[in-house]
Amino acid sequence: MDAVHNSLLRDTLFFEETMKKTVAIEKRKTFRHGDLRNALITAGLEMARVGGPDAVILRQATREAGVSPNAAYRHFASQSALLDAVRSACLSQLATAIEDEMKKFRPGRDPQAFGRKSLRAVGMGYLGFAMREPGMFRAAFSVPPPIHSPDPANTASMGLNPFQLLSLALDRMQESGLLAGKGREGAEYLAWSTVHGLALLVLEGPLHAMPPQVVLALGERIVVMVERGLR
Amino acid sequence: MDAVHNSLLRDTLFFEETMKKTVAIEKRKTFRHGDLRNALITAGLEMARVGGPDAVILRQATREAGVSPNAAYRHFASQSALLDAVRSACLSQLATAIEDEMKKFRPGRDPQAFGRKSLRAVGMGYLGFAMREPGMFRAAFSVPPPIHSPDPANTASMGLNPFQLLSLALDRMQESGLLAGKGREGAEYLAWSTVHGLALLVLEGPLHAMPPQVVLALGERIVVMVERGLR
DNA sequence: GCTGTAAAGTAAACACCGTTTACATACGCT
DNA sequence: AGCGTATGTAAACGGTGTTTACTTTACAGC
Repeated sequence: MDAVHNSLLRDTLFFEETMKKTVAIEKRKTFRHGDLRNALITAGLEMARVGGPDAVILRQATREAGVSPNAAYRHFASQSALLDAVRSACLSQLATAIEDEMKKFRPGRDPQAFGRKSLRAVGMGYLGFAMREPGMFRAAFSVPPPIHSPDPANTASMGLNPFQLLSLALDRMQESGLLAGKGREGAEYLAWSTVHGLALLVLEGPLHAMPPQVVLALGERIVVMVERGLR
Repeated sequence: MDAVHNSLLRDTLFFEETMKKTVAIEKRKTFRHGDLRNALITAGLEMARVGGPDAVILRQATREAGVSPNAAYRHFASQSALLDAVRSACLSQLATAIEDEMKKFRPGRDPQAFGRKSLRAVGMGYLGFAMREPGMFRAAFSVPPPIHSPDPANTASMGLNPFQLLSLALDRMQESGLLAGKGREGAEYLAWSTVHGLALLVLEGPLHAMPPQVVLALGERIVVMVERGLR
């Protein structure tokens, strides 16, 4: 668990470093900004990281880009369109976090252990990201995005979004015989609900005072519960 | 399941009826409103019911109460204080919905069946309310309220809030021998996470297009998963 | 190389929102 | 009756998203 935490911490620091480049508002010389759309997304992403979805303010983004407020409307139809782009970026980072956890294990000679480890990796990667980047996590699920869409912006290096990564883990469990056929159908939703619920109860729910280590310990138990309860 | 749906539907209709009385903005004759605080809460509750927590607008509440905007500040320190009161009312309604489900069963001669039915009642009552009153449900959990507090405003006739009702169901499972001692600790959080996660994935997450009947069917499976997975 | 067009910026305004300050009213208590 | 205080109003401030009209620039084609 500590390893999980550390790897995620590394990502966080790296991300903060890359952010600093754009936080500095240098007065531009050219009339055209050159890359305003990306600048707005970057600013919005940082705002989401710090304060969640409600904190991504369109005018603030234009301010940080050194541009007049309405300039944003040349690149986004509305504030919610900007938020869409930001959310997509957040989902992509979540997918990367899950992948990082999954990459720690290879098939090996025990398929059932591999299946269990895969499921655990998805669940704990999900929860770990939620604990490390609460703002981005909340932004990622602030508003309904389509689910089964293979939107490449939402995917990490494997080309899979978080839902598809979960499906992959469940497939491994099924192939190894841990999961019967009828129990496999829709198992994504059951498993996903558990970790998502725990994350939100902690991040913006009544469990907000719970220390992250306790949350992660509960996460371990919840993954086991899912593994046993799915049948 | 149909019975569940119908009973909740009845509540909904009753609630809408009581609302209409206050929706009509009659020009008052007296300088004093007489019951402005409650009028603001009622207006806010209706806004939350229709549009969720973000839709409870302070100025709109004063408008519906036929009063100037700043009059609200004689009764609430801020918009968020008004939202607090509204959220408390939403939690209370949720507790009532859960109780209604629990009251359908009596101890009987099979304690294990009673324990299972109690857990199912809590889970399905929770989910049913979320499906029937999405706005109020989202408002209820929009911002961290304290959890273990026996705030009487959040409780229904039994005097228990949703979390405590869940604890009661789990106690019954433990007493009947369905749940071992070590598995009982913190089981609230594991069980709660599952239904809460499913509700939020559907209400404001990627599963928003899922039909309510499918959600409730998943709910049945998720309760079984919890019952089997807790140990 | 000039020029016309369309893309990408600005300026100013509008309608909202929450909130504050100063002032007005009327209720209830002595 | 009078007075204090609770409860209302009026007007204003800064913030937000958004629209309309105008200006500047980059670039493509003759």
